[in-house]
Amino acid sequence: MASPLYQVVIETVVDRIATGVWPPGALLPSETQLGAELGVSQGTARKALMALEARGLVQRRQGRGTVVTLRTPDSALFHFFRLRRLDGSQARPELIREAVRCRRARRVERDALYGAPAKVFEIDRVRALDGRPSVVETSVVSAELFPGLDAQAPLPNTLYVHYQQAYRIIVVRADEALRAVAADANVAATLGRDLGTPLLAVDRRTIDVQGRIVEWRRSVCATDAMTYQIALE
Amino acid sequence: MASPLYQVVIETVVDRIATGVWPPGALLPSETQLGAELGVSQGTARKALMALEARGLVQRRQGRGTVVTLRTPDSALFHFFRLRRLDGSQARPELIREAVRCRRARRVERDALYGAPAKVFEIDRVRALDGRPSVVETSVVSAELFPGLDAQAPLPNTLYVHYQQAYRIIVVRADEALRAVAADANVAATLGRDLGTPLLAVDRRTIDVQGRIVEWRRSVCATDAMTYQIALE
DNA sequence: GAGTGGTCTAGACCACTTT
DNA sequence: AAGTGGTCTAGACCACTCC
Repeated sequence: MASPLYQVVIETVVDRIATGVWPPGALLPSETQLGAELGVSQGTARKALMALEARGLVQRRQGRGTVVTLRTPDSALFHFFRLRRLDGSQARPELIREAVRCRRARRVERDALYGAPAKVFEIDRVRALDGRPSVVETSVVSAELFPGLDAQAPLPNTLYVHYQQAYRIIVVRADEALRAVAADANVAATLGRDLGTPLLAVDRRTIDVQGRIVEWRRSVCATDAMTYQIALE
Repeated sequence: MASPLYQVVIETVVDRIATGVWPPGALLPSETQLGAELGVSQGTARKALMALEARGLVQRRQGRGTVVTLRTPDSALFHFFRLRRLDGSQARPELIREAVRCRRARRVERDALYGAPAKVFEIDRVRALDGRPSVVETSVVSAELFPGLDAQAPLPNTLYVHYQQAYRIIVVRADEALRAVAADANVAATLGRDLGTPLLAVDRRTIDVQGRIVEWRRSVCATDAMTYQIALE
């Protein structure tokens, strides 16, 4: 046997989700129906669906059925935005400035982004926590993958919801590298901090359901009133 | 039904691992034997064991059996030490200084640590990457939970392996909060950086298989040659 | 009431490891 | 050769959701 049947089922379902046959929010066929269609037993279809639920791609509820995960502002925040206030409550810094422009891709961007795009959109945003500017965020995406993105301003608070709704690009993962950096003159002015203030820099590569790097993002956060929280297990 | 049978099996196995009936490295009974002993089918025992494998508490191999996960320096590093060099390779900063002392617990430590200990051990360590001091690390553990820890210096590079071997405390999880801070005079001197250099501060609560907070740790890392890498998914 | 996923069982065969 | 986990099937009953 080349690969287990449930693997084949998983790949089939992922493919259908990725190509929009079953868009986010869609109700999948039942275990029995899916198994019958693909020529496997209900138990094997079940195993595949449970694996997909573990990966966060679908959600299952007894009596209701299996639904393709719909990225909402809340779920996107919960999964991909790990900043918390010092008391542990979810921080939801509001957008206070935004600029989108199209430009030629830099070398590193071409190398990192899917499709090695010649042109990219750069989205520059500033966020404030409780009225105080606290995050400077630069996102870079392929202009080929996101046609017309610059014409859609103002963009919603959470970009990943927009990627899904407007471009059928389903973000499932982000790889991040964190460092501490000193505020340069530009950032210090934007955030209203002193020059040289320690800031948390987060370099992110955003990966969609097909495994493509669809976004490169750099966030610089003031951590005087927030921390970046994660669980290792 | 109060709780599913496989849940009961999971709890039974976790309990036996936690109490040392099956210590790390031990070979568990086969699915069939375990099911027979606990009065469930082989399939139900299997489901429990697979869940435990997903949690990282056991490892299964075809033909070999199911083994309680043994924390090795490598696995501990991989799971709980996320620093990488800028090129992405695993950084393994070597220990260059260590001090262990016993003292009264501070208020926050009593509140956070399991058992609200009156006395704690504080382990202060300095690590160097490629010969250059880069991490200052302070671990605090209950003196009741880790009797005689101060007499065991020098401690091994990875504390979690020692917790497991000497105290049967099995670390399975760590909750972390990250911030950027400025180097104070003390740390700056220790790490050979300028005063005010941005450093990555990691506050960690270490949790064992029984869900107890067994360690409170604060690491301060120079991120000029390392980054802290994680995946969100 | 019909349909869904959630739990549980029993049995079959295969691939792998160890002796 | 014996024993293990890995895959797959078929069928049963329960709990939940929706009409």
